[in-house]
Amino acid sequence: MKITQESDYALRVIAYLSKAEYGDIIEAQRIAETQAIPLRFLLKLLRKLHHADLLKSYRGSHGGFALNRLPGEISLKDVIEAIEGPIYVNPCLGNIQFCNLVTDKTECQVHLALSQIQERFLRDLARVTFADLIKYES
Amino acid sequence: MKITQESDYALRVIAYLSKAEYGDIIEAQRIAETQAIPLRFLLKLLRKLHHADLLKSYRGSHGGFALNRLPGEISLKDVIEAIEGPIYVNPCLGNIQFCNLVTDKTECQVHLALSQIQERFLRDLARVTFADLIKYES
DNA sequence: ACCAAACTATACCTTAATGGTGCACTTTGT
DNA sequence: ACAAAGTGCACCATTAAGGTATAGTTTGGT
Repeated sequence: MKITQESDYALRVIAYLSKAEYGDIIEAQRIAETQAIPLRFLLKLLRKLHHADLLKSYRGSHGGFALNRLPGEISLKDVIEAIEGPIYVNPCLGNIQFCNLVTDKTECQVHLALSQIQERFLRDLARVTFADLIKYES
Repeated sequence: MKITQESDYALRVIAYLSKAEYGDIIEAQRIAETQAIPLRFLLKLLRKLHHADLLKSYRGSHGGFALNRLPGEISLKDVIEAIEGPIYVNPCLGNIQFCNLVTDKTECQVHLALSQIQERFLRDLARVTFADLIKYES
């Protein structure tokens, strides 16, 4: 019941980029060094964020990455889901086929209780943006 | 970002026992069959619930398991934590040593934001008991 | 006293997910 | 043309999760 280390990295990457001037292009090398993330692993992670349209990527020399939206337009949920895919507290919440209930799967009480809690959790994650996150920093 | 299948099994086991008469002793075999859980795996899981004082266990012939508290006194959180240990959305919330932040770990904004969301999530999980869960069942 | 039916404990195995690397390739500025 | 960036895919190593095996203990019934 926790986010992966890769997601944690990703959150810090976006936080880091959020502190730069909007539009600034920063190369992976520099992110890797300041955030202490293995470069190759970081590149893969950055690609996921790019595919999720959270980042712009620039190839060739003087290439790098920049935010594709303002920090206030990117939530914790956006980043975690870009890395891990949709968040489901219980597998059966994604696909009822995974429900372990033997009998009538449409009336699974475990399923129902967890789904309500999950909804609130996702709303909370979606409500916090990187503008919120960085506004207390020096 | 999801609970394990073992936790899911455990929730269904407690839900199942909650529907029995309070004090009834039910053998693992029967739980395994009705809930479609491999017996050996179930026994291990039941022991965890026993060690967490959620269940009473009876050995010898006519042995089995029974709830050690009323359904209303057992929450989703109790069960999940009995199986998985304390829930931390981000590893660094359990032990700051795991914080990936390079510089001042006491001022990690990712950490702070997630910890507030986690608190609410845990409160939600702790608020739902198995009395709530089973009251809509036939 | 003995046996069978239950749980206990620990160790082990198998598979999948996670974290991380390597290599060949493409793009772009100078 | 070439070096400095990112791309894409394949691969490897470690860990965690799900599940199984084996030997032992407790208890009720004969």
